Amino acid sequence: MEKRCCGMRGLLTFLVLWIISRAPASGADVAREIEARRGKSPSPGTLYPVLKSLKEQGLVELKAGKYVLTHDGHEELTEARALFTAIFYDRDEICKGKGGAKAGRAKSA
Amino acid sequence: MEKRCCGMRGLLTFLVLWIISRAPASGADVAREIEARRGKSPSPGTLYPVLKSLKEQGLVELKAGKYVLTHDGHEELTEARALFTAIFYDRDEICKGKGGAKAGRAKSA
DNA sequence: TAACCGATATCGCAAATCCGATACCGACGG
DNA sequence: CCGTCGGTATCGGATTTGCGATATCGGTTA
Repeated sequence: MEKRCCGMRGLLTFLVLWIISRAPASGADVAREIEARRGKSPSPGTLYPVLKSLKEQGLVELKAGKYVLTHDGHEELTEARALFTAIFYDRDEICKGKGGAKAGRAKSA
Repeated sequence: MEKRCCGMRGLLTFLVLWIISRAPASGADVAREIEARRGKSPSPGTLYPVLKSLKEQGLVELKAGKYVLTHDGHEELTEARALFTAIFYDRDEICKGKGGAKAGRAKSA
């Protein structure tokens, strides 16, 4: 039962939005991308509800069998990235990179 | 209401571990750090159970009223960082939007 | 001593997150 | 025509996550 202390749970939606923003992708494409990054593919029962939710929120759109970000989707992603950056402004240390980066102040909407 | 699509949920434990690794901190210290990063402080009912769980897993230890990482804690953090990095290997793009994706300013959503 | 205050800690509850199983559909081969 | 296969999608349930309210404890002040 390995109670993983930091399973990175709750980032799936963010990750999906991020992946789609990089290139139009079908559900299966997204699944493959996630598997490549995280090591294992999410269940259909996990991925598709996320996609559906995103679509219902008007954040993504289905075009020619591929999901693409809408205007609102880009905005949402921008805000999410701001929060992400605010929380991990010292991400350089987290990733063992060299220091020196400074984070801008993030405002909350 | 406002079903935040990417609330960064599930990162609290990781964040707590990360904060403690940077400097010994009391529960209140951790709460203040999180508030500074995320904008709002977690409830006591959220933070202390996390601290307790971490302690029970032998990841952190209470020393002179301050929590500090144990050996296992450092190891766990190292693994978590590895996963974090693997998932967001293109974090530079996430944080800076390199490639000219400097979409307009944030709007009041 | 009593009242107060911040920090610490626990309890039950609501919501989110994720997964396994299952079903549907179009394309393909036997 | 029928079985198979990959992609899409839904349902129900189990686990995790976070919060509000509450209780305790040590130190300070009146």
